[in-house]
Amino acid sequence: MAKELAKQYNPAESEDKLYKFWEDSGYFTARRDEGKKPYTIVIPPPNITGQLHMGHALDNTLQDILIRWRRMQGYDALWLPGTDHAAISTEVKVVEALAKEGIGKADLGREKFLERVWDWKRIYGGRIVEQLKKLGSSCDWSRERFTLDDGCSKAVVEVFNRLYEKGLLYRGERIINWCPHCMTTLSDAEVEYAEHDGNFWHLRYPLADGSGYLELATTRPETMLGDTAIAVHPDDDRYAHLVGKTVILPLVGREIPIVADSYVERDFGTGVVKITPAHDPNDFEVGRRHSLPIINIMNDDGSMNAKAGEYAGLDRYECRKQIIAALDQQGFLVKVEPMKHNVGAHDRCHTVVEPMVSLQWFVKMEELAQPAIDLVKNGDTKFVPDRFSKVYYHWLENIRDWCVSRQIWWGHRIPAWYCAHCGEITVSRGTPPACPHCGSSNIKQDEDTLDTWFSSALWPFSTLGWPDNTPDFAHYYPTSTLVTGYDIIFFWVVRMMFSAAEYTGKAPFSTVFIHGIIRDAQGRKMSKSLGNGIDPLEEIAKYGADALRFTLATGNSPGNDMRYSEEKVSASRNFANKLWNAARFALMYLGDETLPQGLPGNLTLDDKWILSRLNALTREVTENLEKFELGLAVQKLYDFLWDELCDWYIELAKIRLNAGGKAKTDTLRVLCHTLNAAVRLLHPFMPFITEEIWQALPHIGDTIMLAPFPEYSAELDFSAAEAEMARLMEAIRALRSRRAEMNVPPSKRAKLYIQTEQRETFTRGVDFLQKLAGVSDVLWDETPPADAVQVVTADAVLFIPLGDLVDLDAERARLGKELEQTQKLLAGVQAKLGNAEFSSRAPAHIVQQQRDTAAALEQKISLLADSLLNLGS
RNA sequence: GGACGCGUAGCUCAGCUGGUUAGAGCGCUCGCUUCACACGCGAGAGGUCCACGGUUCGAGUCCGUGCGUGUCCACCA
Repeated sequence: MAKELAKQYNPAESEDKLYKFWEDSGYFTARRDEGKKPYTIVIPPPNITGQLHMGHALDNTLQDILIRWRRMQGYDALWLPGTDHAAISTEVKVVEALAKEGIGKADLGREKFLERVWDWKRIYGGRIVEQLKKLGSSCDWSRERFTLDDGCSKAVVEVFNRLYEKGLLYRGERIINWCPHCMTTLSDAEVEYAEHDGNFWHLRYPLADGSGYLELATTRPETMLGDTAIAVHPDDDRYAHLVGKTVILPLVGREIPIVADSYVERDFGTGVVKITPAHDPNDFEVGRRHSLPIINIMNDDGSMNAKAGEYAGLDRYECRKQIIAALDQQGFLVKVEPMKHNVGAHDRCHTVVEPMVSLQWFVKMEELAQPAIDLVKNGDTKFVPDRFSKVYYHWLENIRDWCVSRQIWWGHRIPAWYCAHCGEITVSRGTPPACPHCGSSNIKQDEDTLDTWFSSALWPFSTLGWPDNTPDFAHYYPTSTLVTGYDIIFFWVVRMMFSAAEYTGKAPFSTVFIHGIIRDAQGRKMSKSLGNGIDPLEEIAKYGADALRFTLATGNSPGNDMRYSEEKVSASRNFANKLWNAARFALMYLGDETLPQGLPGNLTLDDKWILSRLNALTREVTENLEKFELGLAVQKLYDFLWDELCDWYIELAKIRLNAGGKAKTDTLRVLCHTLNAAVRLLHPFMPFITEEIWQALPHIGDTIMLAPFPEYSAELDFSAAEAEMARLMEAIRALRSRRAEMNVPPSKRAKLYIQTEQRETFTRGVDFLQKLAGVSDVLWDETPPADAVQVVTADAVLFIPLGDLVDLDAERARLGKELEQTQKLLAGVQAKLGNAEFSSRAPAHIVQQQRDTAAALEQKISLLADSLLNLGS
């Protein structure tokens, strides 16, 4: 039965309907078919707080392209979806929501608060999943996971225990990044540095023996309250005599030592540094080397604590002001120098981070890093593009211990218990009934939770069932491709790599396919604060998911950023519409006719040509996909469908389609075959419209999703036909060009006189010339009228008598110019051929190619010269 | 301070391992109510491929230097 298709493709009508059809039919579900090769992708789990943005749209489009392609190729393709609990982000959101009700976190208490977060998750956590569906993502929703679900939690507890047992997890007092707003620790990766205008305050500290002052400079004067030493470089002659002496800390009156440490740069500032071990990572190290006391002067909210004396209770910045004023007043402030310096801020809330000494849990990284480095070095995992391996190595080679404890409630609670009686720590897989060290029942679980990335690090295997050896884990792990942006290599990729190496002994995925970020039309990062973000859902509503996906795939060169502009999406929508109309065209002629299977026995020139082109396209698209060159693949599909199929083949096919009979049926068979294959090639990129078209065309099967991806076939390589068509196309283009140049009305048809040595080809192309080049009759070997327009191609001279439209002088000028240009080209080629070095050193086929070019140019020149001669002068 | 990316038509960008007369989309110009599509058709204009040097028979493509631009890492208080 023929289907009626609307004149314009309407994505809104198709998309939800088709997605439901796919989902209800179970096409997304991986069957765990042991007879098939698995191809697995785990989704980078979006935050439950998230709304789909362009970054997600790109990331998931790329994954869907890969998974749909492999599924069609016959792989047992699994795309495992899920979401991330997003510890801090979610907690902050819920706290904010509660604040609007006038409720504080502490008012509720831990349990009640967590209930509220779960409620929140139930309402909003599924939002992003629904949005992913709008994109067409063919995820296996039956396997959907959540980083805080039972299975993932079990994996987290298991890993925590294993690390602890191996001595790779420890609790200790270290300097950490503290967010005074979120009131929790942060890992190094969560701190963003930005340059700020600040001041360099030069202070002087009096020597205790009253012999003078020592001048130093600082950007954070309030930290002086926690100073426990002054440091100079050991080889600095200016201060050598002072090492071992003491100074009196201004305002505080504490006597602190002057130490020598090579950390100090002699040339920077005055060469003297105040040492505040509790509030600066470098000072902390200096403090350790010199056994200095550590004085923490701040509360968790960034205000000053009791150690700050009279400044206690002040916010850190207010304290800074007052300290400066007091120092100035008492003569300790020497000068203020404006200075730009980098300030670290929390990447979520942008609050300036405070380095602080704190008792936290850390993962010891040194031992874990090397196996992860090796996995890439030995090729188990490769980055696409490769340059990102360098970034990866650099990070791992310089990695510091990972602070994993967080002072928030939403997350995996640390499975460690402290005994009030004996003080021992117990790390356990389940809640211990009593302290295993002393038997006391007075034990209490750690209040803290784990960094959200601790669970994400296990994602590729925890979601498949690890630590249990489930059938899914056995079959689908290790996964195949991880698709992600370069911005989270450190957060996530690195951590999955060392985790997988440690616990599964394997690389978690064989390829990390890295993409860039989507910027706005001006090249700026899309961000909430700039308000320049574009909502993918709005774009989908306007242009369709296929158009958006096509746009994102087209502009994408691996690892590079991409500018987004609505014009591009509109161009993609136009392409979808073009394809739609090509299908409509075929269906219009097909009517109720049932075509015989396969291709007709005798193929015409244009048939062979389009089939050969399709065959080449199939090979190239597959190769591009294998190399993750999705942008190239999609560009080729575009060119084939629009230029070759629509602009040429369909136009030519009209001749035979309108002739009716067997010619019509045969042509339809080729056209439908080509369209069918082309939409299958395009399906991974534009899933909806291709399904719609495939269903309407003659097809075998229930869904294009499971139809075979086309394969290259040597029998469909018709290079001779391609060469012949190229000649005819050149002639047609040249004729059209000439007519347009002379403003010949398209309705005016003209006779065509042909002089050529390729008579066979041009005989086969008579219909084409008539159809596409405004030719009425073709005359061979006849003398054209003297006033005919002449069109010269590499193979032929074509004459079109156009009567009074022809201006002989203009014709002579034009031909003369063309002759000149052709001679110039020939000169270039001949120079190359004349070079003995070239003919002896260049590969034979390149030399031959140049010879062929020269021959063709020579022929054209002689034809042009003859034409000019005929025109007289 | 270190690492990396980018610099190709007015704009946005392709151009894989060096080898046709350097391409596309948008924009621009001219023509077209051609029986799939005006979200269209046909024809055009428009480029010293950032600069200089090198390797090579041959460089947009490889190497070096410089300029411009962007990102990441480090963090001298």
